[in-house]
Amino acid sequence: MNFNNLSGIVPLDLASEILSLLEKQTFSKNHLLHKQGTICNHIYLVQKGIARTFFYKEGKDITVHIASEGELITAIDSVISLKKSRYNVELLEDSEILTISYKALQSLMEKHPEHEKYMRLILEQLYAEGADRIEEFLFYSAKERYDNLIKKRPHLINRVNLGHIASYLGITQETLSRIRKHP
Amino acid sequence: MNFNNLSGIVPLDLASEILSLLEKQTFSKNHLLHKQGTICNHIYLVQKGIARTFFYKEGKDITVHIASEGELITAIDSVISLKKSRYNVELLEDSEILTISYKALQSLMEKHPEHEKYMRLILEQLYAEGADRIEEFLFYSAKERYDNLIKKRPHLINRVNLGHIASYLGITQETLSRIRKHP
DNA sequence: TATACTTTTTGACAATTGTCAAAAAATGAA
DNA sequence: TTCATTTTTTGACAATTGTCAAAAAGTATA
Repeated sequence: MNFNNLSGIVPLDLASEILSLLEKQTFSKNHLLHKQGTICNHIYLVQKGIARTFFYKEGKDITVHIASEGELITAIDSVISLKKSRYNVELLEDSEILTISYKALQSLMEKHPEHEKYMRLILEQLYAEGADRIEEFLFYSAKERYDNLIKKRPHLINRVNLGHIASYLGITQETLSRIRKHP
Repeated sequence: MNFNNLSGIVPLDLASEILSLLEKQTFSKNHLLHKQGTICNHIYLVQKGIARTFFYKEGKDITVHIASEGELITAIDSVISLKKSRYNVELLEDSEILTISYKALQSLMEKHPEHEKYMRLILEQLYAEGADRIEEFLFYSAKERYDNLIKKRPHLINRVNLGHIASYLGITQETLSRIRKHP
């Protein structure tokens, strides 16, 4: 789901209200937008650059989510539940990030319930995207998942380390390297 | 997410309005609530019994979602997008199902925007559940996924065919049978 | 109970993916 | 450019999971 053009989703007058809550910041590569073990209060919109959510399993670093221009990223295991997060959110390039406090978004919806509808529409899309990703694991082999990723998000291939892409697809870097060799 | 007790989520006065939209029906085992190739207009709440969403990949039947008492099920690839669905929704037992038209739900929200908030809260939960399921594939082996399922939803084990559980976990029935033998 | 049908298990083997170590290639900074 | 560092590839081998066919176990119904 691409949020670069909110006007496709949210009416203009409401969009400007949301935009007033956004804080634009520039960070350099490797900066952590969010650190594991803390509660995550924010949602990040990548305006320029690229970010990933990852965490450690048995010492290994596993990428859960990747967001590039126009996409959202946050520690999803914390921002709704308000539990401490197991995730880190890291920038893979120097990036421009719009930050929104989830609390501020909730207050906005309290005050102006007409925003609720657009939050729902966004969540519907995100939910459907999640369902698609689950399907990938159910129906496709490692090679097919990689091919599908290239088709859907070709810009990631040259901007994200192979190891991150591999763990995002649920395989090892070595396997992905071999998959790539035999097209 | 369990919807048997809506009162935990939705205030009572609104819950009753939603309940008035629900149509209760009894179906027997193997009935298809939804057939692939058609647009899905409904969301189903399983009150008694058990249902699964599945579809065919290369002749093989793959289970995408399983819902038992208090859980929702629908053809998620269709009900939001209004595209023709690839999914079937099938009952695995004689069941009591509450059916709600998604259009009716949308009209209700148009008329009474105070419902939007609860739809959003529900979607937030569903989204977080989807994220959990994706994690399962990223971090856990077949055996671990099965152990996690037993822990989270033990009641499914004796009510759903091994083959359905296996494809839901992304493995073959033979592999699951062997996993079960070596605890 | 006997029979037909469905579901689960097992065996033999193949294919896929993982692990560990090291080499090669690419990248970045001095 | 050179050197150090990071990333990607490769090799040898192991572990996991899949495939196909058949047997065994379980279930439903006459």
